[in-house]
Amino acid sequence: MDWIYIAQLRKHVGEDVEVRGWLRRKRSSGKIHFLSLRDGTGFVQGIVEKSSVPEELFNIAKKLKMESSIIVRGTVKREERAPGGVELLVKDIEVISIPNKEFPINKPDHGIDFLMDHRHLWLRTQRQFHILRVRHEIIKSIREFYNERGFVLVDTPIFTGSIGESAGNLFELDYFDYGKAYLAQTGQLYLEAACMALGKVYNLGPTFRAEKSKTRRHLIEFWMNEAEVAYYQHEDNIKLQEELVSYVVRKILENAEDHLRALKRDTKRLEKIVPPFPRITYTDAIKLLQKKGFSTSWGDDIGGDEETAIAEEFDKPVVVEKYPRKMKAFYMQPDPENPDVVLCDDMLAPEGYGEIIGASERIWQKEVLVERIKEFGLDLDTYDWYLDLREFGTVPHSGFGMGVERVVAWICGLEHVREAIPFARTLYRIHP
RNA sequence: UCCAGCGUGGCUCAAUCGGCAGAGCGUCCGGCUGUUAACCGGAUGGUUGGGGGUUCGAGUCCCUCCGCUGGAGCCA
Repeated sequence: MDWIYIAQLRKHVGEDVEVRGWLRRKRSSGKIHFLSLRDGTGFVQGIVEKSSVPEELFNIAKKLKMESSIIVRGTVKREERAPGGVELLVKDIEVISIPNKEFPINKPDHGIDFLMDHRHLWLRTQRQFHILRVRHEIIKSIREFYNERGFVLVDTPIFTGSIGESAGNLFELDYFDYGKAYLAQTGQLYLEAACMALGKVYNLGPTFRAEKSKTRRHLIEFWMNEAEVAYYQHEDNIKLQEELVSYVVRKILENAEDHLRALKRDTKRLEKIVPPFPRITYTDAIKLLQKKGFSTSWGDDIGGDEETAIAEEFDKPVVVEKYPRKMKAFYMQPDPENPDVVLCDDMLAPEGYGEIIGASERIWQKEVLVERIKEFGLDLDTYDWYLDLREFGTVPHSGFGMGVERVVAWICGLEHVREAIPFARTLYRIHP
């Protein structure tokens, strides 16, 4: 008898198969047991009828508890009433293990503190299964997007020196007797180096921010995809971002629509995500906010509520570009038409999911960069290799970073990014 | 770090003005041949987050500590 994964059962109607998995729930009548089974690929119901199986098998089924690990053998039967279209008429159950304790997650309305404490078991529930499958598809499609376009994967280091956007938010650790090392909060500077060697490059990996942020959009450890392209300027950069985001959404609709439906995501809203995306300058965004009753003025940050207010004007992600120079990082290229703003953009996801991309054209002239480093009060010496990139064969280049969990949260319609990653590191929570 | 809220059986919550600590779910036992958060009957289950105080009497009021949640700042 062949071992078949539940996701493939529809191709085996009428056959006797073996399913290796777990019992996620059991409902019983006096003479029939309904075994809700999962095996990591999907869910199926096993039927054990007293009148058609040996008494011993019926009694084994009776003793099974939630999250018993079992190998079930039986006949695949088409069944219109079943959610997946098929059921398993059980002929044999091989018990691997029956827990002694009751499974703690046994109803739909546990509190978030309890669930996070039991994340290692929470992962087994249907909702988390669907979310993590979508996350997998999203990451897969991000890689596909770049690979199809001739980008080269460049893995940037996680241990770094102190350079980056802002040294205050870095996790610090001892690097033997060498001094301090820091966990990367971006791989951008390394990608800038790599794009001068390989043209079009990207990375995808974990980043760390030592910010005491406690909101639905923040994790301490989160995954970021960054891209950097030599000779790309502001417009090329925005176009690449639009293509990436719409590609990912399209691929998820193609490959993971079942999961989105199971998560009760309104996929109609995702079907609208095709380029071009609406654009607004920072300056116009401030005017829009003022018209909507915010007291924000030019030079102020655009906070969470303001982001949501801007995003709700559009049914696609909106590109907010050309922020004031003083608000943004030192390496961003000033706009030749208005040196008070820089050639950067943030992409805000619809439905209040906030910033999913931060991007800019980078300063490529050495003198300008040196000037900006000084202006920001940064230590020129720590930027020695970064300045080298402007010494040897410097060219205009641009790039961006996309927060994977925020994209997952948006596409899945989650209320909080902590469900968008297998084991979330949030403020003060590192176990399990 | 700051602001706000919450902490009561395994879980989610209730408890009137300060006056006998309760319900639903889970679990266990019994019943039921089509259940999808099954249903019906019964049983089990408590140092009300810790410490201190006020009071004849505190889950409830006060102080303090701890934990959690959301938000601000900052960011993807």
